[in-house]
Amino acid sequence: MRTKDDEKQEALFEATVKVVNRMGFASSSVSKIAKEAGVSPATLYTYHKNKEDLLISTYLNIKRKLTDIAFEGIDDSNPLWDNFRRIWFNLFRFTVKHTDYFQFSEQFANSPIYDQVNQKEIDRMFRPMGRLIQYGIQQKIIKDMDVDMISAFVFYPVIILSNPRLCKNFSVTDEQVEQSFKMAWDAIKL
Amino acid sequence: MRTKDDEKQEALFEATVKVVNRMGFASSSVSKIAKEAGVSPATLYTYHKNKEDLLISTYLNIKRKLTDIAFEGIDDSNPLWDNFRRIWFNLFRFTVKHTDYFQFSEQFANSPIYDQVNQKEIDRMFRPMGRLIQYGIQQKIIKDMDVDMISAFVFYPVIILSNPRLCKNFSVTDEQVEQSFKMAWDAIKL
Amino acid sequence: MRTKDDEKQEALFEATVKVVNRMGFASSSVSKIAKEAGVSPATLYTYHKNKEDLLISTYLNIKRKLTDIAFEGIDDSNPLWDNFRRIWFNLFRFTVKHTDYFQFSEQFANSPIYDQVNQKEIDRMFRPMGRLIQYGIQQKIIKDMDVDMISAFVFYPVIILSNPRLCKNFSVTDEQVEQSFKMAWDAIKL
Amino acid sequence: MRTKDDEKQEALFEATVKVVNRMGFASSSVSKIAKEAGVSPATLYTYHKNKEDLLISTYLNIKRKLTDIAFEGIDDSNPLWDNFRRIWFNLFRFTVKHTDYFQFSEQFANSPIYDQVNQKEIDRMFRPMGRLIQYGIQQKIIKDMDVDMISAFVFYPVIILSNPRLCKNFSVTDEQVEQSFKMAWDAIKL
DNA sequence: GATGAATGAGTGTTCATTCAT
DNA sequence: CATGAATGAACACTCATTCAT
Repeated sequence: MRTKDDEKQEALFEATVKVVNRMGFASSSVSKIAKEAGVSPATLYTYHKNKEDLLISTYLNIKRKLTDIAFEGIDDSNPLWDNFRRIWFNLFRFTVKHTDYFQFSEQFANSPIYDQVNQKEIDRMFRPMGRLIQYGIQQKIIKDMDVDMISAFVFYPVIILSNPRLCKNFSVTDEQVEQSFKMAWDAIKL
Repeated sequence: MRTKDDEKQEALFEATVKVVNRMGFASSSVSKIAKEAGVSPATLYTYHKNKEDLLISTYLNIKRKLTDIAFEGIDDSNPLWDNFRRIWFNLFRFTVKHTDYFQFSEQFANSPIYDQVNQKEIDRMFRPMGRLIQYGIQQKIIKDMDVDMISAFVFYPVIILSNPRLCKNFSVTDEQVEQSFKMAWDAIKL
Repeated sequence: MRTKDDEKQEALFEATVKVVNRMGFASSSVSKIAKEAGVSPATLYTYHKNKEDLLISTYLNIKRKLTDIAFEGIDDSNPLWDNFRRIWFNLFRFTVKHTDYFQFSEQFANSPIYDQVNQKEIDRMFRPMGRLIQYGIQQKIIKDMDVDMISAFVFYPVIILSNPRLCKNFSVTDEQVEQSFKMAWDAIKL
Repeated sequence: MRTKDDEKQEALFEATVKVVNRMGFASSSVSKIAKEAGVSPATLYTYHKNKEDLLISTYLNIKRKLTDIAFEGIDDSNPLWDNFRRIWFNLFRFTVKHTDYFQFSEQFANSPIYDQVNQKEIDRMFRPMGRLIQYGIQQKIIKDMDVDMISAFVFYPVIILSNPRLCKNFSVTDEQVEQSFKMAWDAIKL
């Protein structure tokens, strides 16, 4: 008996991202993705129940990679601002490096399939962020607001800025990035 | 492809938004849209060259409605903050009222078809905003940054917050909206 | 606008019967049926909602043709035996002439799709037979039994005998047919 | 294709019957049957050359079980009627007890694969019945007719009556069964 | 101008079967 | 001997678009 191949699994994830970005959500077909991954369409179905499952898994895979990196180097004994800044730059670096992941994610998150994603799993991944925010609010360092607003004003802009399709003028110079961070911090600081 | 009947034209736009939001970009078909609009698929083709054209037109239609409303009541003799605040609230009210338009727009803008949109036309629609920003920068009221960054930190958050799929917790109370505006202003003010 | 074509509809029925008999229920595909009927598989779907609908319609079509012929020449003023004999011979002639219809029907009726056939419609078609039976029972000419038993002992044998796959030896000579009728009658007469 | 494990072999037969009855011939797949039998699809192929072979074997298996039981208790020294009645009731009891076997058999026998069944083997199984008939004809107890007619008027009705899909009204009470037997006997007796 | 019928090309998915382990 | 992974070929069905009316 042959055994399932982790490389194939990963190839499928990468192929999904690539094809969705190249052709768009609407024109991405299972067979195109399979071809891109170098497997037969039928094989794809031994790794994923159906197309939806493939898309959702790919999305979660990205989120996991993102959160794995986002909270690297965070130390609760550091000042809030330091931790916050570190997370923000971690994210920024990741989104810039993997613009393809986020073009995929945006297309995915705006489609109705997104409703089927297990939100609890997402929430769990971002828990460290939640704790940080709450601590900042308690300490009266940042404004008292809910997590959605933080996302909207701090992290979504990162995604937008690093999307070359949407922000054709924005260039990732140190200066621009520092200014962006300042804007994010100004938005939430008390 | 002659536009004979404006009512049918508008019905097609509305149907497109409705179907895309209900089924997602991937599952939206010309015949479903035609049926939703109450016309034959063949008729649709007398109004639009093809499916792409229909989607792009629908997107531009939304952007036009948006910008028509955004700059209502703006008077260059008012203080910058007043004008800025008015635009922001105009937009907020519009996005909340027409969440369907923006779910469509987001799906559209993240797909490769978006590249075929005539950016100059979009830029022209948002020109008044550009002028306002430039004036604010000149007067040292707001930070010196390009338009992309304004969009990212001021207007995108509006779209995100008013998207019920993404922000399940955000509630549109006066207080929350005021706070959101404050965050937007804090982000850009010098 | 083109109009739906009754000839195509009929061609689809005939093709369905032919293909199912040639390949068997299990190997009959929509595309084979469409090709046999000389239309595109896509066209088939303007005439039938799906494969199931095509099969059920074909079955009902056969039953309708059968019952249209079965009760030809029946006159309530004739003796029961005469009417009964006429119906039996009508059926026999029809089944022998259209063995393909009944090979299809048997495959169909033994598959689970059969459960979805509207039994009331079938019952309605065979109502004249029901009345005849009831009259015969009342007049103490035939045994008192339910319709299922009549079917099983009188009409099913007709189908079996005229199925060349099952009855390789039975030859349709006048003598054999007369003897078969006698057996059917002996089975039910009091 | 070696028969190692008789239990697995029998499990495959039962699984085949079960799956074919549940899903119909058209939707029965090798892997579903394998799963139902609790083995891998690959294993199935060590017991049967291919799908066809599995189906044919299953059919023959049923026929063998049927004929093993049908002629139980037959004694050539008993009167013909006694033997005939005993066989008929043996069959009736078996078909009622194993309706699933006969739903399978009917689907099978009406499909073109049936043509590949070795008829000689079937004939051999039913030889005792043939001898009985011939004796009855010689003795002028039953009508002079070929075996197909006997099958059609005596044994097929049994299958039909005990098929709950086809005979929804027929109830297996002693009285109904006796009457059915009488009909069968009346059909063939001189 | 408006329509529903028509279709080649494509969709997502399952199939019977083989193969490496 | 037994297995689940692998696959080319086929499946039922829908697509965007055209065409005859």
